[in-house]
Formats: sequence, C-alpha cells, structure tokens
Amino acid sequence: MKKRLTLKLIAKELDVSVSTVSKALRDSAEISEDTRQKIKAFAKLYNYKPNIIALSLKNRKTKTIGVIIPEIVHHFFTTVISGIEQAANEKGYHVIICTSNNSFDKEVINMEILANGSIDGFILSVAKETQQKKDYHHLTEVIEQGMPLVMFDRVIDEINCDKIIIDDFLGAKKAIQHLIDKKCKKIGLITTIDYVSVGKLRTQGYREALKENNIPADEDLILKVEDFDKSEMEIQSFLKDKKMDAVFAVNEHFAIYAIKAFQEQGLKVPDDVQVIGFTDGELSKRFIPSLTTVNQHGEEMGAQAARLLIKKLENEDAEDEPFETIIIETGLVERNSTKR
Amino acid sequence: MKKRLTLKLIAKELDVSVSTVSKALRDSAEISEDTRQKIKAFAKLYNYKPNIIALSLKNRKTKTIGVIIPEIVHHFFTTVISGIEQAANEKGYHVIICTSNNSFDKEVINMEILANGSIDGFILSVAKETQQKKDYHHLTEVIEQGMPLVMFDRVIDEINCDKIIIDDFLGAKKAIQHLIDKKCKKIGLITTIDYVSVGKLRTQGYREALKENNIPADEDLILKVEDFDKSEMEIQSFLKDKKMDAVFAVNEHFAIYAIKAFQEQGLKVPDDVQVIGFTDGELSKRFIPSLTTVNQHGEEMGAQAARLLIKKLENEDAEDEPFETIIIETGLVERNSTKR
DNA sequence: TTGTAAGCGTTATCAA
DNA sequence: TTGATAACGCTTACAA
Repeated sequence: MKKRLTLKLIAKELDVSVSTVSKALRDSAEISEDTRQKIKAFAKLYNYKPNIIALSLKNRKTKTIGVIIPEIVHHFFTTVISGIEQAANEKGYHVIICTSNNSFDKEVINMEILANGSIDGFILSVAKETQQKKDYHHLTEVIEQGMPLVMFDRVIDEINCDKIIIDDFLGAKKAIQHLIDKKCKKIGLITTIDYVSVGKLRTQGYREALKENNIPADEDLILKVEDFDKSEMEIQSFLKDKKMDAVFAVNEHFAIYAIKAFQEQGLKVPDDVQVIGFTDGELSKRFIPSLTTVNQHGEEMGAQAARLLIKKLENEDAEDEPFETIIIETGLVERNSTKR
Repeated sequence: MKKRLTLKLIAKELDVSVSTVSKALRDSAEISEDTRQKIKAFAKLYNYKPNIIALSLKNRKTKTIGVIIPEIVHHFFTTVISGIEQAANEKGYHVIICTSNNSFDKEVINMEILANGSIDGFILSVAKETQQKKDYHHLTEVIEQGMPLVMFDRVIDEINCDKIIIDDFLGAKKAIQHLIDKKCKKIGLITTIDYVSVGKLRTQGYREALKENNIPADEDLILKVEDFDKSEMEIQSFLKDKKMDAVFAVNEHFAIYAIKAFQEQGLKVPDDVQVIGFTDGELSKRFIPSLTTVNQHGEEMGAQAARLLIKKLENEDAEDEPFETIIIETGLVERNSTKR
C-alpha cells in the first residue's frame, strides 16, 4: 500500500519546510513565484490532496451534516435525503446518514457517536419510540452542547430548535375540498389513531373542510386504523355498505386497500367512488388506477432543512437568532383515482 | 456554546497531566487506583467523550465506510444500504452515503473527497454513465492507494477487487422454469438493450431455460426496450396479438406495464396470461394483482459487502489475499400474477 | 521569502 | 505512579 502524500513528504522531497509547502499550495503571497510554482507542480504531479481529517481537527469543523432518520427503506425519507444531499453538496458539505430503525436506543447511540466530532450539525426526524417515550434528553444535550439541530417531519414541539414540517392540516383540507368540488357528499376518512401526530392533523383538516362547506361530520364515516398489520381487513369491513362517494386516506397504503375493497364490492374507481391518498410515492404513480395524492415535497423539505442548518453553521451570530419553523406547502397531484 | 470537554481540560481541572488522564480513562494499570477513580468519576460526571476526529487522525483509521450508490430514491439500493448499515454497526463501523445520481463526474468527485481521509474503505455500485464511458481511473486510483473497495450489483469486470453480485442469469432461469412448470408454452421477454449488464444476463437466463426445456426461442417474443420513458407504449404495442401465455419482465415497471396492457386487451392475469417481474419492491407487493418476482435480497447483499470490506480492513495480511466475488442467490417470490 | 513552533485532541514511549 | 514529549497532518503567527 502506497502511503498518501503529505505536506511533510513534499517538503522533504523539495527540501523546503512544511509551512512553505502549505503556504505555496494555498497561493500565499508570502512565497516566491518560483518556489510556489515548483511546489504546486510537484503536488499536482503526485496528486496531493489534503487530509480532511487533519483539517477537521485543525479547524474544529468537519463540513459534514449528520442525518438521522427512522428508516431508509421508505420513499418519503429517501426523497428528503436526496434534497438534503443536493443542497448540502452545493454548499460544500457532506452528509452522513444513520437510521434509528424507529428505536429510541439506536437514535440515542447514533446521535452520541456523531456528536463526538464527526459532524457540525444534525438533521433529524425522530423515531416512533422516541415519540411514545417522550424522552428527549439526547436532543437537549446536543443542543446544549451548541450543536445546531434541525428537525423535520416528525418533530417534537417541546424541543426548541429549527423545524421543517409539512402542512398536514392544510394538505388534508385541500384534498377534501377537491372532493367536495367534484360534488362528493359522503366522504369517508381512513386515518390512524390520534397519537401519531400527522394522522391527527390530517383528521383535523378533514373536519375543517367539511365544516367550512357546511357538511356535518359523520363519525360513522371515519375509521381510525389501530393495527397497521391488520389494516387491510379493518378497511375492508369498514367500507362495507357505507355508500360513500369518496374516501380520503392518510397514506398510500390505506388508499390502495380502500380501492381494492371497493373493487371487490364491484364498485369502480373513480366512476363510483373517488379516492385520494397522502404521500406521493412510487405506488401512487404506478397503481391502476393511479392515485390522486397529496404530495409532501420531500426533496424540498430536505433542501430547506439543509439550507437552514448551514445558515446556522456559517453565521456566527446565529446563536441568538430565534429558531425558525418552516412549513412546506403540500400540493395535490391529480391522477386517475379521482374524476377529471 | 459550551465547549466540549477534552483531556486537557480535565487535566487542568484535576491538576494532573494529560497523559495521566488518558491512561486513567483507558484503565491503564500504570495509574493508581485512587487517581484513576477520581478521573473516571469526573469524566463521567461531565460526560466526557473522546473526540473521534482526533482519534481518526491519530490512528489513521476512521472506522467508517463510504458507500456510493447511483440513486437513493430506489427501493433496491435502499435495502442494500440497510444491510450495510446493520452489518457495519455490528462491527462498530459507521457509514457515509453519497449518491452519484448516475453521473460519472459526481461519482469521481465523491470518491475523491471521501478518499481523502474520511473513510477506511468503499462500497460502490457504479453510475450508468461510468458504465457507458468505461472510464475507471477513479476506481483504479483508489485501489492503488491501498484503499479497499467492494463493488456490488453494477460491477465492472475489468476492475480487480471484491465483488458482490446477484445471480441474474440464474434468477431469470428460475423464473422461466417456473412458468414452464406451470405449462406455459409461449413465454415472452421484456428486457433492456444489451449494454445494461443485468438486462443482458437476465436475457441469457431466459434463453437458457428455454433451451433446457427444448423450447425454441422465438425472437418475436422478445422486446428490448430502448427508451425507459417510452417503455409503456413500446410494451403496449409489443404485446398486441402475440398470444403469449406468459411474460417475464426484467424489472417491476415493465411487468406492471405488461399487466396493464393485457388488461386493456381484456385478458386476465394470471388466468389468461401469467407475469413475472424482477426486483422485489413495494410495487410488486401492493399491485393488484400482486406480482410474482425474482427477489434480489438487497439486505443480504449489503450485509455481505460490509462484512467483506471489514474483513479486508481488519486483516493485515489481507493485502495479498485474492479478491472474492460473492454471488447472492435470488429467490422466487410467488404472488398473484402467476397461478398457484 | 522562508522557516520555526504551537496548536487542534489523542495516545504511546520513555523518563522521572 | 506520574508526567513530558513526540507524533498523526495541517495552518498560522511570528521570527529569521
């Protein structure tokens, strides 16, 4: 194994001092044109690249961002990462990604390790377990240490930091309004139990839209799925004999189970019933009929998170600036599960 | 911003030398029980954590693995990463993920940056553009530098390094055999043009299976999709009036377009035509009918890649050990697009 | 114009 | 049992 070229090696080879080499390579005016050229030529020839670790140690900054997400095998998070990466790379930052697998312990450990010098700041979406446990000591610790933290999507209200969220409430409202505009009168809702914050907000949006249109909310038309694994059955029996003309589901999967159930009942989507989902994934695009959904703009979310973090990182006075909460607007993507 | 606790700070606080602190914390026998306790208690109280960057510089190893993939918004790669992460974490390694976005330039740049000290070794699946360009200087450079490299899935035959591939040939063969076992006689193939190595191998598997069963290959039943964006149209017109009883598609999307086209012709899947795809993604699972596919075992692939890399990293004599190529076996996942 | 030395946070070696 | 020192690779104030 050839060992990597260092300033020291170059210095020895060219019989000058290390600092001369360093300065020459950084185009310092202190160094004579002559030696500068000589050194640069040599460095180029042997393909010298400064050691990033040494620079990090020296500068006390790593120019890398740590991202912790609940799971990577998930289209939405994956788009967020993609956005983070792009925005970060533009500013010369790198990205380290760790997954918590929705485990509190793994989240804590990952944060601790990354916080020990590997990164300059965090972008984080908390694990389900953390939400349930309500133990946030690892988050406060990192913040107290002075390391900037941006939370996205699954954020914790009690934690004081920058946040990027999507407008679940408005997104749901838009979806319902869309159905109402298409003359739907009996609109069902398939949502999650309330402790999942996004489910809750989307349910509120549903109610609000009905209210604004003077349609009384019918509790019989609302299903709160208890168990994700049994959701297909729950949805199937829920949709029996309800005679709805539309359904809004808070995620892709529920929406697809709904369509399936309708089809089994001999109903046609969108002719007999219209369906809207939430989260615009591969599934929504390719399913037949393709799904009209509320798009969460994951990439933009990621890009905004990265930009916000980098702003804090590079702005010395950022310390006392107040924390921001950026709300990403959702958009309705019309496809074939609703009428044109 | 509170500054992080360092050995130096502890030393000053406790009025001992830095080296004493270092040794005490690492339970060196050199240090008296007394001071050791005192120092450890203090460190614990103030939550001392060694700076990883300093350790990396000192040890000349970072305990982190760099992963470069063509795209992250892609279910298969995402499962591979998941596998890499798990296996790496088990051995105390971290993972940095960069995407090349299928761009040659970005691949080169990412590799250069990571190679400058941030990581101990690479796990890589090359960008499409790199495959086309056949410019591999960045790969050979890294290898010459003595940095271990493991390629997976999209590998380059000409590069001498460890490789993890899936058995595309055998996977395709299995799929076709499965169809033949179900009494299919006219089996179509929807594949890519030949320069995509996996498409080529899967096509070969198709031919081989037919041959072994003494079924002559009919070139009219083979479609090589030229343009991914227009694949839906191409597939639709290809499937007109061919009277096949089965189709094997080299990816999920082609398979779904095929089903769609059949349905539009009034044919039922799987009753009239059976369909098998490749790559087991979300889409295959949820589509109606759910897709029978060849599973690529992405997680296992990732885990094997990580383990192989770490083996090289930790084994001093690994230098002269020959490079390995590990072949991950595919498995057929039976669902509703083929008959039971 | 060039070089020396200190420092970033550690650990290992050797001396006290 | 403890501490001083050098080293990892780099930058920079200061000295020559």
